[in-house]
Amino acid sequence: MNFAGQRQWTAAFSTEALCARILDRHRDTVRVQKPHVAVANLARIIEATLKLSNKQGFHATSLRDLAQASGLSMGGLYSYFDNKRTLLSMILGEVSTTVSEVLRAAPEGTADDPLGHLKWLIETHIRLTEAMQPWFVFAYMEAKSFPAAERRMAVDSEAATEEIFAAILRQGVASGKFAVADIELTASLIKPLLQDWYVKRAKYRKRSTSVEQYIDAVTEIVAATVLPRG
Amino acid sequence: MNFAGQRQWTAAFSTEALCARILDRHRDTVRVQKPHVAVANLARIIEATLKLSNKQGFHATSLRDLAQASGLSMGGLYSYFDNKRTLLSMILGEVSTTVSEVLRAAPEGTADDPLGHLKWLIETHIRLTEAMQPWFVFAYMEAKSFPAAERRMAVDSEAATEEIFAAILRQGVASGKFAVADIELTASLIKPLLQDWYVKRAKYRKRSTSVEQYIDAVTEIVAATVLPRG
DNA sequence: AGAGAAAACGAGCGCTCGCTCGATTTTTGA
DNA sequence: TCAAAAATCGAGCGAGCGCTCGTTTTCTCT
Repeated sequence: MNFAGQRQWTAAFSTEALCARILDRHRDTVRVQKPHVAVANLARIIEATLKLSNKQGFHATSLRDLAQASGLSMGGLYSYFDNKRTLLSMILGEVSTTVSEVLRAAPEGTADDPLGHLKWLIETHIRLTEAMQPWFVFAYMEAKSFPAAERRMAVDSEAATEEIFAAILRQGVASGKFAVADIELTASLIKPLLQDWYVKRAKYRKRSTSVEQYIDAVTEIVAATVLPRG
Repeated sequence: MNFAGQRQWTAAFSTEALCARILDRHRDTVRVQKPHVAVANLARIIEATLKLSNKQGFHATSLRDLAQASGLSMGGLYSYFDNKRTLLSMILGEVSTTVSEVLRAAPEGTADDPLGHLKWLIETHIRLTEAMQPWFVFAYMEAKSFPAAERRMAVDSEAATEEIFAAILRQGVASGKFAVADIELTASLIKPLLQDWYVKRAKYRKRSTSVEQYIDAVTEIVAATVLPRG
């Protein structure tokens, strides 16, 4: 992933691109045949869902609201999902598969450079959540009210991310480059630092904090924590 | 605040004690006259509200659920609030006044000891959220769907807490005891470290992480971040 | 051009929601 | 002791929910 060439990112994580992947995964429940029609309408539906749900919550967003905001009719919506809960897992599923795909694609040469790998992970995670901000806000905010299956999916996804961090910390400690007392607990505490960027996004926007500033600040905190003092 | 004598804390932040303060602040909307009856029933109502809302969300919790869980009737509930939204602001109001009261009561001698003050703040904040865990989970989770007035209240409360941290960082930097590049951003990032304890409480319980371990880990991260490297 | 398929439509169904209010029970005080 | 006051009750209201399905519109292909 090259952060200088941001055009690739915005294209790869556009609503259209993400909805094309959702369509692939839900071909059986989407009753509209022609892919370009299906993707276009799915994009409108999901854009409306994210917009409304992030304001008032998914549960409080009615299908009538959704129909109006997406420009489809009540019945039209039901050509794209069989019930409201399915719409929810479409979005959640896309978030969790994307995050695990992206975070596992570390560049070469990080194998014996734990600090470099750690910095790459922090930057990539924050840039990804920036590119897919409404999606991450949605997944984070609605996670508590997910039905059991989707809830487990969210918890597992979070645990997987945490384990990626824990593995790097373990490797750094083993090679003597890091000094960390409680690896699991430290790995746990990195996550909320990354999440704050999209969870409290309004605050940072108001203060005009840039992504770069935010990445630097988190990187500095993590580095100060894991590097041996002296 | 003495953490060794935890009996004082559990008494001061019991549901009954908190509901007595809520009653004071909402005497005009509670139609039941006798205080001991009003406090007892308010406690049952709010305990039920916290329990059900933290499982399924406040919006998804119906007043019929609430009536059954609290042992009152539908009509009975409405002797204690005039509408569902009022019930919400009762809880939110109690959380935000309590947190600001407690955090401002730093022990003497912290004026010229920024690191000591910082550590006290971290420990006190985490202990408070531990004592009032369901209340904080509720306030955090439901904040997004608050009506405008309550939402502003929540944002202001968060900003106030952050400013307390920022002030200490500023003082520490001024006296040369701390080295912090971006004071406001660093103060912002301390908050999510404290919040993770109650937001992801299930995770830490599963790993049997103790409050003390958690306090130590956060304290260590913050200290490593603000102290000059040397 | 026009028939058959695909897509979109939206009024209406059963249901549950927040909330009310007259009836009923419990408490109070002379 | 017993009537007035306080507290509680729960069936019932209109509104809005998720979802369906007979109908209409739009597209496709010869």
